[in-house]
Amino acid sequence: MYTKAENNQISVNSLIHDHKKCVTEALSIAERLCSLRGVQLTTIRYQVLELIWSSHKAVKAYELLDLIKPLQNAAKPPTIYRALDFLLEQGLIHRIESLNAFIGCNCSGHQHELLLLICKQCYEVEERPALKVMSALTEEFSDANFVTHSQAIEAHGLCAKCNELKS
Amino acid sequence: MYTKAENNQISVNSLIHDHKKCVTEALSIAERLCSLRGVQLTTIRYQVLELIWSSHKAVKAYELLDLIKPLQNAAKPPTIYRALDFLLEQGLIHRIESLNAFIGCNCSGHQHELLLLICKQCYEVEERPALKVMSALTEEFSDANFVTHSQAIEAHGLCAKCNELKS
DNA sequence: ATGTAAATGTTATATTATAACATTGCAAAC
DNA sequence: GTTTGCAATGTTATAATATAACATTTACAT
Repeated sequence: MYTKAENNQISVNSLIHDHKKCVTEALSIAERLCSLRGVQLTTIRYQVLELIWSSHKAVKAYELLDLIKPLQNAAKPPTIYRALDFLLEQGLIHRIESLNAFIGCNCSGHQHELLLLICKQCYEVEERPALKVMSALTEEFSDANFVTHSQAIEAHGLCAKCNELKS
Repeated sequence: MYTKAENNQISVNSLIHDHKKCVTEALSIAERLCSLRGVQLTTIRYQVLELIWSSHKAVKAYELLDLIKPLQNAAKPPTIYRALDFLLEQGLIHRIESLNAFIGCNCSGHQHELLLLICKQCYEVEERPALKVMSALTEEFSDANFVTHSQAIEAHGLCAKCNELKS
């Protein structure tokens, strides 16, 4: 039986993938990447990243603040926002604009042009390369003389699981 | 010569289109649509819509509050947010999630699947049908078993004019 | 060991958004 | 034509999100 805390972390995705491995990989990639880049993945930054990866649901800054307080007594809003800024800069997380929330990014070191499928029911976010969408976007940008760099695109709806449960 | 106030309204787009006509049309479409739907485009709601249409730049809620105060002395945050909620529900405006701001929507009565090109320098927003992008998205959603309704997609970059000025 | 820049601590406050309840105004039913 | 009900607005208060500004500590290059 799960403890309450563990149970809270159970996500739709965690039922169909090895989430521990998922987190371990993400964290070790982050460490490697930061080391390569000569930037510091400090304890606080690591802990915030770990907390974000504890599920595939988008997490809010003040939720992270509550979660990190047991680990970092002095934590205050700037503690979290600074760590988030760093992680965003390094491409280790995404900011979900429409939720004011954050998720881990799988794409480190790869392309960052991703489609984010955001479930408006469970707040899980799925990253998809969506190559056709991205190439159509590139073409459209060019037609519009709009200049942009790789970026994530957000789409909102119901994920497969939530949609099944509904019916 | 432009007065200062008028000059502030001058946008990149306004240099190449008849903005007055643009606004008049948007407002009359809004009136027609609301009347057809049996919903009330009240004075406050109309004024907010008009203020939003005063440029093609995304406008923030508290900016609108300042702008409407001369017209509505009693205006307070809920005054604006309620009008915005109404206009969003009726599809008369878009909310730009990444800016916490709003722009008029041209698509009333037509499809609402649009690509929004958001200039991060001047905050102008261009709506484009971007049919190829939308059909690629539909396909991707279907592959992912993701269920979604028509929605706007946001992209960030530099508009043609800002990009020219830069170089 | 020491100077420097980056990171973190700390206080305060800005910005964005909504809850909750009171009042007004308008229109349908009587 | 009044009553009644509901939508809209007024009003107060506060919640939620985010950053500014300055002090202190830490890491580490010299």
